[in-house]
Amino acid sequence: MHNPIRYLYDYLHDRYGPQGWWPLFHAPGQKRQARGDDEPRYHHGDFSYPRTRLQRFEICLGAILTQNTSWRNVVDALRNLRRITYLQPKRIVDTPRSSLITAIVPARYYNQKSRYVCEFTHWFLRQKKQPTRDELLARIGVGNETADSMLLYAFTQPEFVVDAYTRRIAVFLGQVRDTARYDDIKQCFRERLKADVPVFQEYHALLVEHAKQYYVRKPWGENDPLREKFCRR
DNA sequence: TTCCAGGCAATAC
DNA sequence: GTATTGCATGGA
Repeated sequence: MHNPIRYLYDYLHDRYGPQGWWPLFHAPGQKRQARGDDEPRYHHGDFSYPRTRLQRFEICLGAILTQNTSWRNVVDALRNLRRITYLQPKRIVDTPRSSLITAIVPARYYNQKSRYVCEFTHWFLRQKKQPTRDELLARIGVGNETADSMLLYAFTQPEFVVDAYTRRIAVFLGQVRDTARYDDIKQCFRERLKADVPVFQEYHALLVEHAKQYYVRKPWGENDPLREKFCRR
């Protein structure tokens, strides 16, 4: 196998198809459902999103809320926030903290995350240009993965996102040592791929999908069909 | 009942 | 510098 990282991408894309991350409530051209119980929408194969500042902001919110939390729960929290703020930054900063907390309860760590959301939103309102990675990392509640998710999906910068699933897969398939750090794993993928925003966006989403199939329960990767294709350890 | 989710900051060593 | 701990919901 000439380039295992490229091979892995092609395999996942063939198997699962375009993932269309990041899902958005604020998707133009789609009517809001009257009942208000709709889901954020994926945009499979359409890499023209996000198109507006409001959509970028919504992605950033989701990136904070989904830290160590299932997306299913995050959707509930985003829906609550939409009900009281329309997911608009100006409304969020004018909303009492107690109301934000109540809305964020389904997304776990609601005391911490309400603070993160609040402080991030104040910063977002002041920030007029494209943020740098260091500027994002300087926000309370924004670490490596969250910063890269924001850059890749909200600000369409070619930053590869490494999450716990990426680590499990990369380690199991022998691409990095189990002692590898965030930047080591990121570098492993980046140096074997051309810097390409759509590919990076799809790759991360595909790894999450694949991990949900084979890397949730221990022993991680046991039944992964890719096991035979990769020389491990 | 137990395990797990699209981490981060604070603290301990 | 690395390792551990607190955070704290809802679904499988």
